[in-house]
Amino acid sequence: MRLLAQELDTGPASLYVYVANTAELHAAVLDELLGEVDLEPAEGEGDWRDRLAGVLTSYSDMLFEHPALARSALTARPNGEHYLRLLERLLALLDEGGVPRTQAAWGVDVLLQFATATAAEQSTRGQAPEAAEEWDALTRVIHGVDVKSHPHVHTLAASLLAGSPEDRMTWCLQALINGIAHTPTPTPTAAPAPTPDADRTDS
Amino acid sequence: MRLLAQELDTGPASLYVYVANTAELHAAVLDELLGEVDLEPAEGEGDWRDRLAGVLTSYSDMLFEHPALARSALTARPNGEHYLRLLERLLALLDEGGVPRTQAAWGVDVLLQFATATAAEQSTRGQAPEAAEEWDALTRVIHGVDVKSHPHVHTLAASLLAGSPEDRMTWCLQALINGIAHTPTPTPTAAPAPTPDADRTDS
DNA sequence: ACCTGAACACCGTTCAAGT
DNA sequence: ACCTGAACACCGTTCAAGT
Repeated sequence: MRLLAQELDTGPASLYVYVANTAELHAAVLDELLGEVDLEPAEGEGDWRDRLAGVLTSYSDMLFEHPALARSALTARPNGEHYLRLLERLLALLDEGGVPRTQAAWGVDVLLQFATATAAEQSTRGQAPEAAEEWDALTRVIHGVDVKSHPHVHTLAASLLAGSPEDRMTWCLQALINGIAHTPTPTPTAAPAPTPDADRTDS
Repeated sequence: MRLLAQELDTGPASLYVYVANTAELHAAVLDELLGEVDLEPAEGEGDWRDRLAGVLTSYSDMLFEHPALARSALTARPNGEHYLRLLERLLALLDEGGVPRTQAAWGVDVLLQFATATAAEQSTRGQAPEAAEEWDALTRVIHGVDVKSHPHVHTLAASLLAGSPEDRMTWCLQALINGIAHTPTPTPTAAPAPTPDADRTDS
């Protein structure tokens, strides 16, 4: 607030004529930046999954460049014009993939939450200089874990720490999309355990 | 810091003898609270998926009661004793379900990230009094969206807003687990597109 | 009616000075 | 050597007073 006011050559109080608080300001700026998200990413010829992943990557790249905003995007859900455009595009891609409607509706939330959380996580780490040191500490702890008490952690030590952020991001998005596409939402009526994939429209 | 110092009847400066900064303090408190997570949730007779979901729900419930901590847990990854215990338990459950090792190793991160992000999101909303008002605004926007420009959002309006936080949480966890179990990690060697499910040990 | 200087009530962190 | 009072450099938000 104070920084923005300074940029605008005025006192911070003046901003409160236009926004109620910091959360509202963040939401407005976020929606503005949402306009920069690439809804038709380069690999236009790819699978609908790849294009979906591309849109979400573009979204998270945008947040990555604005760490403070990424953090507040997790709590302050926007509802502006550009947000709706993004939502529409994500739903259209899921529909193109034949993902059942109710699963797509709940799925977009997880997809956006994942992209947002990842951006918040990594961009904050990128900011702090002690990030590398912290990662070193985790590496040592994981590799030095006792075999008897933590057999799985010990065995998987290398895998747990493996992969570039990009590779992990790509895999996570695929896993997320697959999970959304293959997990039926509960039926509104209190019916007993529904047949898996009962309401899928496509496979 | 100041609040804690007050609780301890001293000045904030004294805390810096024991911790380097707020992030380190949060990490220490978080690991302590991780000790409260129920690793053998009630439904001990359920599917491995249900037990996995149970552990993660217990984790997110704990964070839900400590909103400030939930927010910092997203960035400050702990590496203490209780964190390792939790990691070990999650890996054991995934192994029990026959999830391939490399997928399990990357999967635990997403699972914990999802639970953390959800807790941070909802507990912050629970704190702020304007949360309900904000949700009302989103509801109006979604229901009032133009059919021509946003056909999918319009059609799915009800579904987008449907479901209790608990139902959504449960479904999301299932989707996540399914996705992790069915999405092969990239092979380290630069091989061409691997056969789907190539390295699954179970189905 | 619209805007804002100055103040209020907070933060985390540092460091010189004490014991 | 260990601890801490006081200060530094910030925040977001409010409101009485100005134009």
